[in-house]
Amino acid sequence: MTLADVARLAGVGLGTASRALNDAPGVSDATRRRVLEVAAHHSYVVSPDASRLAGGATRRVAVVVPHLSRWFFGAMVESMQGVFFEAGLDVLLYQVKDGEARHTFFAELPALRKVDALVAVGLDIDDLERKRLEIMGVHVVSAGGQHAVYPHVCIDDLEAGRLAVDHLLALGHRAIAMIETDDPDQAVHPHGRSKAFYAAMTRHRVEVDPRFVIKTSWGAEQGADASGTLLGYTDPPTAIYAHSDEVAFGAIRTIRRAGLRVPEDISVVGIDDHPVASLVDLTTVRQPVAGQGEAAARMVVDLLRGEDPPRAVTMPTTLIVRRSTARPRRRRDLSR
Amino acid sequence: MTLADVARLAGVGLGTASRALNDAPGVSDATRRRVLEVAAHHSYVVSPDASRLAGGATRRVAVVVPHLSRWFFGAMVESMQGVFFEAGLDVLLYQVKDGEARHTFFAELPALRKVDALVAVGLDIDDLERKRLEIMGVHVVSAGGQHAVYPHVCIDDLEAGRLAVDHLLALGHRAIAMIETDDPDQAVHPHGRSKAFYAAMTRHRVEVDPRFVIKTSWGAEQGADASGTLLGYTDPPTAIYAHSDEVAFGAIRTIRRAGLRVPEDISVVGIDDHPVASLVDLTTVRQPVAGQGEAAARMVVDLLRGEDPPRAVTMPTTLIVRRSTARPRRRRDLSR
DNA sequence: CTGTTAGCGCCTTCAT
DNA sequence: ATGAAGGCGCTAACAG
Repeated sequence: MTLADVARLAGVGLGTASRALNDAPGVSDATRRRVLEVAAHHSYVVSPDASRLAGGATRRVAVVVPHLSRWFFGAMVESMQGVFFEAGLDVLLYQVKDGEARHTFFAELPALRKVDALVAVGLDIDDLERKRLEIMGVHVVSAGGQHAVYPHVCIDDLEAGRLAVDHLLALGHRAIAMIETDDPDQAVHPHGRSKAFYAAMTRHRVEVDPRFVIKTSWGAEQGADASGTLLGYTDPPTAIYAHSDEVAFGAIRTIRRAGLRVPEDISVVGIDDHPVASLVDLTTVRQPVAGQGEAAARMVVDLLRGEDPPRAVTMPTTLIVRRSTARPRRRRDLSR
Repeated sequence: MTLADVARLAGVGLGTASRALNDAPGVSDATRRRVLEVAAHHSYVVSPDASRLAGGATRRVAVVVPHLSRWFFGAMVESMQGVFFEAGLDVLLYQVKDGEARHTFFAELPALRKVDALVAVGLDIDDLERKRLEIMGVHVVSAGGQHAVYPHVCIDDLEAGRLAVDHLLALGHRAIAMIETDDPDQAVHPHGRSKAFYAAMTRHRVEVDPRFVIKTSWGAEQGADASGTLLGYTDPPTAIYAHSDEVAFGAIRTIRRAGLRVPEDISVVGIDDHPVASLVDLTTVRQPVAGQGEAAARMVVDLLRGEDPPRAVTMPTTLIVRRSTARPRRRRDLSR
């Protein structure tokens, strides 16, 4: 079944049929209806390939993610998919899970000539990669990461971190540890979350104990290990600030396994508001994940329509206080 | 940059260039090398659209999922993506999150003419939908669900359930509750996990208390609510068998909030081995998620190559004993 | 408002 | 082993 068939069956010419199917102007309502009816009746859909070849757009957008099994990315992609689907855009999924995949992706540009736009989810793009991307000649939007050069939607990591650390400080904690996540050559580095820590501590005139800052790669197990180190000190921190909820989950497990209680002995705060956070009563800073995905997808849709959307959208974050944080019991500052 | 350009630059004809790029026979090694070199040098890739139009395959496969923000589905898609990418196949992602989306999908078949194959992840496909799918005329494979008509890869739910319930029974539990998940009109219904419960109980000659079987939709909150009901009884169960880890997480929270302990007061077992399971020390039945995804993707690749892969693959499940299960303290059977 | 005509970039016979 | 020619299904100009 081709356009020609539909045109014949509807008793119109090729051009008219094409226009009718494409919502293009210049077709009477009656004619359009008839064409659409025939098409629907035969489950006909325009061949995107031929359409594209003849000068149209691909009606496809590439979504590039470092992970999919992590909640953040899955939720992001899920929300984008919805917007794209409504707009009649297909999504071509690409995963760049590690440095090698990343290299391959930018070297070979598998999405070349296959899409009208590309959205990078939680990915830092360096100058070299940007250069490569340019030869694709398509719109690029970043979601969950900031890029001076590309339109993007993200949260303010500085603000998110501030909310978390200020909360701890307000509760009276002074011996606060930070578990930084720093995925080498991978996803976006939320440096802001680290900066926020130092800034907040400084603002409250609390000195940062360098032993209390542990850098690790992302993951619950990593969080567990890191807090193991923290608990090993003769004077462990009274609170832990983790860059992400998953890391915080790991920290909580370690604390509990050590026979200590959260928050009585140690408070823990994360960032994200992962669905499991409410289940383990984790205090955290919520970021609107679906919201970011939708906003990014809308940006793409607008761009494709020729409108020009805001170049940057920053979504708000909120402190969600649950039961993993409380006033410190052992006021460490009293013993000084 | 088109094939013609590459051909010219390489000093060969169109046909030769095409054959060289497609690994087709009938080109001398030297010539092929030269063409490939020129192509690489100019970041040229064959236009899939034109290629397809000229009679080739789309080199695209549709992946249809009900969710992406749930770990199971994200992990599944992630693993499939890897296999497809290696095989040079692009993934077109479709989400059918609810009944309406599902209806739309099968009514409009947005993937029509866009892919060479379709893999349904965790989706039941009824006869009507199958009929619709037929008009796509492509290979269909099911992952994480059983389908008499389609090649599929899945686990044995009966076995998984048996492992979980037998574990509880072996520990001495008799007052065992089951939280069934039954997502209406949505993903695959793991009826086997329910059947396994009744079968195991019967095998051990334990009568099932109908109040102890609660049907709910999937989700941690639902699991929390369900166990709330369970705890409300004057004689609550000593163990809970949940159809999935997320549900079990909810159950654990409710139990803890009620001031009871896991496993001392109530044991909890789930199914899946969600990454968080190890963090909350949940005993569960592990299913190889990535393994299923890879197997399903390989099936598709084989099918596309004209080989015919096994029509059904069942992956093994394993009981992972952690600290959410223990012998019952209050031996309820003693009080009888 | 509608029918007609050129390609779009490529693969696939056919010759050579 | 290679070059030339036709056509895949469609859209974007054109005419009418």
